[in-house]
Amino acid sequence: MAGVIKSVRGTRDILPPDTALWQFVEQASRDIFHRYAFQEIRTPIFEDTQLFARGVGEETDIVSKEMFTWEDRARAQSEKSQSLTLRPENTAGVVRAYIEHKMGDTGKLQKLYYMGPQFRRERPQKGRYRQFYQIGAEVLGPPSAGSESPARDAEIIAMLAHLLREVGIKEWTLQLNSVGCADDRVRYNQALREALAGVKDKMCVDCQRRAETNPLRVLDCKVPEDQPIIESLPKISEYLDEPCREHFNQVKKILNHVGIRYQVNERMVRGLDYYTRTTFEFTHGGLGAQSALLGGGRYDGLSEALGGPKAPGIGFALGLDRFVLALQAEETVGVPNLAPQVYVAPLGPGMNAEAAVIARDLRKQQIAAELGDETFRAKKSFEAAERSDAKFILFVGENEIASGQFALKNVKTGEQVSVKREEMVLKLKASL
RNA sequence: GUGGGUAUAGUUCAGUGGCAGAACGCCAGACUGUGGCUCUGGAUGUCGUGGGUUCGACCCCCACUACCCACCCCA
Repeated sequence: MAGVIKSVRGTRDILPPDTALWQFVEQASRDIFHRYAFQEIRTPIFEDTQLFARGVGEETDIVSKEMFTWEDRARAQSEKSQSLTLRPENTAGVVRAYIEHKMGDTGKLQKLYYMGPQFRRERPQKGRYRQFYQIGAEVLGPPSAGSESPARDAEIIAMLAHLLREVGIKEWTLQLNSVGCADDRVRYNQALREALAGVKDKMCVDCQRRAETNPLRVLDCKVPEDQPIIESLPKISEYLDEPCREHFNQVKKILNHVGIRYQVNERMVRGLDYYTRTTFEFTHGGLGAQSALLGGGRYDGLSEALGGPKAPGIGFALGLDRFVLALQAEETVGVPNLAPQVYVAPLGPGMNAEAAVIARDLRKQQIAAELGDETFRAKKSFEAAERSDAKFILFVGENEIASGQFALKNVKTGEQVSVKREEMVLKLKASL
């Protein structure tokens, strides 16, 4: 007998009753998305490695060191093997599908949502897994369809605030920024480098490194001593060109108008290369270091980077693992009760068959029924009923079958009524 | 990838270089078709895995793995 096989690093099983919470979030998300006219898209879990290299960015941590990539063997001598990768995020896949199916040629705005597992080879910790789950949505399309409009940015952010309210998460803050277009960022990076050259010696070792490798990351530093220096650095807002500045102003104006509170955080830098203009992040306390509950932004050049037509867009991804953690921290959520409504308890030899008929009829009438076993004695049936969280217990014994009168007992209160076979469903529905 | 911590029953956790423990939970009986209380009895287990030190290791040492926390990064 070999050893027990265990789940691998960074993966985990989601068990009941937690799965009920997951379904609750998934269902609430679908409901909201449909109200905002989004429809579901499902893309493959693995893709050509090049999709992520070009889409997410060769230099990002995700692509450079966190992807699960393998070489798929060639089918024939003449064929080359292909490098495949488990998707580390879903936006690139959605944009690829958009291009591949010429969805832009419909002339309409595409509003797509997805939910599913993503994979990054990171060191696991609270709220961070190697297989993790994201729910996300994307709005994209040809500029003629209005895809570039700040109205889209504001709409998607408003939708998220709506979703958070709907599921009962209250303790969030919205951070908003604009990282401008590609040219703006080049100029800003240059300015940062120059500004840091004089002061980086006074900063923490991490920042000294970042000043060389990725100056934007310096803005993210949390070391208290570095804060005055960071405050004195040039701001991204000073490097936005006029169209980007105006676009950002419009987004803020609409958000103000619909009453969504946000903090402009010029130090919020996001790690995917495709982001342009609006970026945002919803954070939640109680998530430890992984406070980012969901994040997103605009990606006006992504389609072209993947060889597609001009198709500006904006989207977000929500970390479902973290979202559920946040939900549990809020304590006030109304998770739907998935327990059976009635426990059907056969009593005595031959009663399994009778109970099966009754359970079948209840289930046909939309009543969730759990079924016991005729070898259980009455006491054990009660205990099983209580364990199943069923609200009622219904005994099926010889007496009941003979008389057509069934004892229906409220498990919690002990209150018991006698119901006729044909009144059972009505009675149950009335009291559930 | 880096640093710190943890790993003992189903769960939460004690524990000692010399027989493996508690609480809760679980099973059975007292109690043949009406539970929750009580009483009595029972089973909990490769002490994370693999090496080493030792007469003897759950305990000390080493390695590995997993989880937790933080860095990093991101959702």
